[in-house]
Amino acid sequence: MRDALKIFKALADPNRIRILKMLELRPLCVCEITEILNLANSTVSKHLSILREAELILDEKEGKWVNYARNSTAASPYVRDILESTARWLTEDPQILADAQSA
Amino acid sequence: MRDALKIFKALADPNRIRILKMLELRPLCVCEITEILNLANSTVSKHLSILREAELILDEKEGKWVNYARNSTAASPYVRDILESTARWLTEDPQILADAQSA
DNA sequence: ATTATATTTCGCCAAATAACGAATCAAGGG
DNA sequence: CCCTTGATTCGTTATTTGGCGAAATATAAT
Repeated sequence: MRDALKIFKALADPNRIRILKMLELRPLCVCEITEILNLANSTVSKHLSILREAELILDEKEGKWVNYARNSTAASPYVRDILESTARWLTEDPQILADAQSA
Repeated sequence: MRDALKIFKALADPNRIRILKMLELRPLCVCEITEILNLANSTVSKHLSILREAELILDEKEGKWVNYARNSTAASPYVRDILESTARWLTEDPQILADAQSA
């Protein structure tokens, strides 16, 4: 239950949905995501940690940057289900499309 | 985005997940769900309205009772995806199993 | 009509959450 | 070594959310 709940809580915020959808295009560093969302970097960092705690995304350090990517091959079937589903979702959403343009 | 967000927010609460899982067994009235969750009826009514607003469940009036059921044939593909996924989830969860026993 | 049962709505309070800026930590570049 | 850039952590604040009980609504039974 804890795991499932964490996943749903992680996605119960529009900015975190936007982040997850952005990462369908390619991995992004915190500063790129911050630029697109137009939020304080501390806020974005928090959002990313929530998505990471839910195992929806992975972080990889690369020099000065931290790149975040979808955790497509997650051990958790819950995560895999959700990533598969959400990849089909919001394909026509204006905000999501605009974010993809910016990224 | 609004629809997707509503669905995730609806499931970002353990009691609402329990309700959705209970309804996999059969439709239940508010008083049965209240009994199982052991919460104030006003609280349960609120939870049900949130799930209903997300179109995850349907309500049908039957005499004095209101029966709630999973909206398996929802128009929204988001809802159908989530109901399909969550039906596979939490099959071994002690709380969910206990709820099914009580129902 | 009155009572009883089922449900919803309303107002209130406590806890959780999203946002920010400031401070801190990490890694490179001069 | 210092400075810059990227990221995280911390403290604070405003808003949202989940819970309750009381009141209102609806339907059935007496």
